[in-house]
Amino acid sequence: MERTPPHPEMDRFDLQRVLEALVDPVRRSIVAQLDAAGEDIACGAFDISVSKSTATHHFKVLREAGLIRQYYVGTSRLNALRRTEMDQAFPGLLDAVIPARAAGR
Amino acid sequence: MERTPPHPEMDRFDLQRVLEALVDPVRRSIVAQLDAAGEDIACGAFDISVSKSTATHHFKVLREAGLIRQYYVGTSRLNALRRTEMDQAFPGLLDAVIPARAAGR
DNA sequence: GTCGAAATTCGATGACTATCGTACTTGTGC
DNA sequence: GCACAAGTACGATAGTCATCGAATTTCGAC
Repeated sequence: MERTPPHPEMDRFDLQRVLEALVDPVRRSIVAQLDAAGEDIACGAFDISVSKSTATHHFKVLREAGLIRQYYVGTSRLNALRRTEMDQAFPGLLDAVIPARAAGR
Repeated sequence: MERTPPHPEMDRFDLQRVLEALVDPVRRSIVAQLDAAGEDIACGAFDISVSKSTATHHFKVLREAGLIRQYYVGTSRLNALRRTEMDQAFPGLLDAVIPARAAGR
C-alpha cells in the first residue's frame, strides 16, 4: 500500500480551502509550532489538546489544503510547513495569521 | 430604541473572530465589494446570492468581528469597511484575503 | 515471530451555523 | 393617516465539522 498521502500542487492551492484550514485554533497552533521550530515535527510531538484521532484529522485537513507536507520516517510521520509555496500563493497570509509572526516577527 | 448597533473597539479585535468572519465566501465577497467600491454601501445594494434575512446575519457577523461599521441613513443601513483599523490590527490580512488585492492590487 | 510504539480508519455524537420564510419595526412620502 | 421600502428578529431546518474511543495497520526492536 502506498504510504505517501496525496498533496496538492501549488498551482491548485485554493484560498477557501486554506482559510477553512486556518480558522481552526488547533490547526493554526500546529502551523505556528512548525513555523517557530523551523524544522519538521512528528505528529505526536506537537503540543495540542486533542486526542490522537482528532489530531490525525487536523493533519489531513492541513495537508489537503497544501499547508503542510507529510512523509514517513519509520513509524513516525513528519510534518513540514510549506511556507515558501504558501507565501508565493498567498503573500502575507501566514504572516498575518501566525501570532509570533504578526507580533514583530 | 437605540438604532446604532454595538461595534468592537480596535483594541478588542480578535483574530479568531475575524477569521471566522472571513472564512465565509459570502462575507468575503461583501468585504471585497466594499474594498473595491471605496465608498459605503447599503445592505440591499450588494451583489450577493442569499435572502435578505441571511444577509442581515452576515452583516452582523462582519460588524461584531470589527470588519465593518454600520450606521443608518433613513431606512437604509450603510456599511463601511474598517480597513485602516484592520490593517493596523492584522497587517496584511485583508490584502491576502481579498482576491483583487492579492492579484497585484 | 512477538511486542510495543506511532499513527490511521471507522462510526457515532454533539455543537455550531448558513439558510430560509414570516412577522415585525422603522422611516419616507403622499 | 396610509402605503411602501429597507432591514431586523425569530424560529426552524439541514448540513457540516470537531471530537472521541475502539479497532486496525505499519514499522522497528528484540
